[in-house]
Amino acid sequence: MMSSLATEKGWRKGPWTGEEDKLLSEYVSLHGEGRWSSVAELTGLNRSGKSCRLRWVNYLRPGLKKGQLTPLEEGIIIELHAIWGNKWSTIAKYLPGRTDNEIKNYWRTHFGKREKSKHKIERQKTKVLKQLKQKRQQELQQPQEYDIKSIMSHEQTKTETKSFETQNNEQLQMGFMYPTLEQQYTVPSMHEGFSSTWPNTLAGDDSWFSLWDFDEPQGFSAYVNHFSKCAMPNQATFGVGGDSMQNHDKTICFDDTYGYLF
DNA sequence: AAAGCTGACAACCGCAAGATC
DNA sequence: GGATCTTGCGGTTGTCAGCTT
Repeated sequence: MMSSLATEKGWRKGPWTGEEDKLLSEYVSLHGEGRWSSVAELTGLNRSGKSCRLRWVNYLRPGLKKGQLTPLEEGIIIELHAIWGNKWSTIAKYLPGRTDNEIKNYWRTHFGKREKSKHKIERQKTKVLKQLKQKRQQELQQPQEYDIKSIMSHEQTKTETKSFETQNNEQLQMGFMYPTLEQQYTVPSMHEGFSSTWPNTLAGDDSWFSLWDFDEPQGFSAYVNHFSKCAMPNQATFGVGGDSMQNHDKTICFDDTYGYLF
């Protein structure tokens, strides 16, 4: 097994060097992700496959965001943790560029310490969510941040959204329905578990953001894009499911009462 | 200035599930 | 069908920089 092998081989441990990173990156660019156990053999790296995988996933993989989590991301983590608990990898799927390890570390640092009282933790969560709400209010007071094209696009889609809301009011009360018939997946936990606080502030640097994943039993994907240019801070265009993104643009509204209305 | 504390982050470990032989 | 291997996940620990006393 791996552990006994590791002992036999005497794998190197501890911080990775630049040279090791380079070797690993070269391996992945040549062979792709996976087959981690053969990395040592093919590159000369004295690291276990497990260690290589971890280094790649958490540090070297392209597209990873570095630096502090944004208030938006913090809000998402709080909301998703309320639903899934310590399912870090699941939560990470909804935070593009962030790893489960990063999220786990964040949670542990801010909320996970046993010595922290429940009251303190709740206060901290409230603080994060409050910051999000304040940000939204600031954005509402600065409509000039949003370009006219987007406002027009918003007006165009407003009617569509409204009619959908009326037609599907019953379903919306139960959960979140996908706009097309064949894809009307209900996400029961979303309505109940998500406060609508965090998406209201999605006007940051993110050009897109995946909300829910269709492949997941818990929900579906709504690839929300153009956040920085959406007509109102609480609304954005979105496409659905992978490559069909461009073909299914709709407007998603983040509503204080119902959550997300399509 | 030095010691202690804390937060952030990287990395390791054990375990479990799935894949392969 | 069972043994072995590989991969992924969550928990935990180690390290270091910045802050406080």
